[in-house]
Amino acid sequence: MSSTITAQMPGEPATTTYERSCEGSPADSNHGRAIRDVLDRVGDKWSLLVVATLRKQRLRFTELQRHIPGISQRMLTLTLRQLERDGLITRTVHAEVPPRVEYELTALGGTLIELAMSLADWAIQNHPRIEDSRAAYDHAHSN
Amino acid sequence: MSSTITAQMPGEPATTTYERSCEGSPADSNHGRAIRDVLDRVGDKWSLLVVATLRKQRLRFTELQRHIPGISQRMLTLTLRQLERDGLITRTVHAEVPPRVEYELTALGGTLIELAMSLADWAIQNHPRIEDSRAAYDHAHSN
DNA sequence: CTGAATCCATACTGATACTG
DNA sequence: CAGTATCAGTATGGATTCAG
Repeated sequence: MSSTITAQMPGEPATTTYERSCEGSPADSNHGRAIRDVLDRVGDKWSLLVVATLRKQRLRFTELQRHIPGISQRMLTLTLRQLERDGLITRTVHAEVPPRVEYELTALGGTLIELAMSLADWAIQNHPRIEDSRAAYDHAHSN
Repeated sequence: MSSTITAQMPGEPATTTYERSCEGSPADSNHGRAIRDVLDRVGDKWSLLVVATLRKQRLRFTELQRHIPGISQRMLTLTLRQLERDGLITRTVHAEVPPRVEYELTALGGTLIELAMSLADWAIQNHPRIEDSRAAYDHAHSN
């Protein structure tokens, strides 16, 4: 059952939220939803970065913030909650004072970051080509 | 030079647009920028879907629109322009009347979609786990 | 047929201030 | 320390209309 994004993928058009299932054969269920869900998580501004940062080490809130320059407290919190909800990281609160909260990658999160790494490799290797292409395009359309 | 998203990735914080380079060692250049660029393209709502649709076939504008239910004329146009600019697809206009424009994947686009496919596979295989995790999380936090 | 231009609703993100 | 709450700017996507 090796993938097939092709054309049945649309999360949803009219309804702003992706709810209705794509009416393919009853068996193929809604792969589009699955893909969209993962993309929404991977594609946002900080999730992948947080997961990558947690790849090797278990870290607490403030440590994460230091490791990820530019992230706001708010966005770090929101991102962590999402990742936790999706089962990609775990959040453990130690009953101390002052409070200590540590975040750690789950096994699921671990498999995802491996994939993401290969995407990162692709990005790094091919970015020059993309940059060149953009320059050429912009030049041709500058008029 | 196998990747390392870790912590130096931030596109940019304060400046709304990702312009300033991350001042790492002069050699490692801005991998963060590369990764962010690719993610911005891959993560948006339609790009990956368009690329996937073009994977096997060369298609014209209207055909693409039919293959991708829910996409608006505007978003199809914008998405195609971006992909063309990045060198992931080519756009060829046939001097006929009525006009015929065909879009085709480039070699670069071809390598990207292969990666995207494995991500899609991951999404399909692990989505049940994510769904379960979400249900559990929502249940635990419903109060 | 293949778009470009305009307008509008919403979603995402960041800055800031406050709390157990 | 580790958040929450509120507010505001920007970006994104869709609907509609017009054009070569």
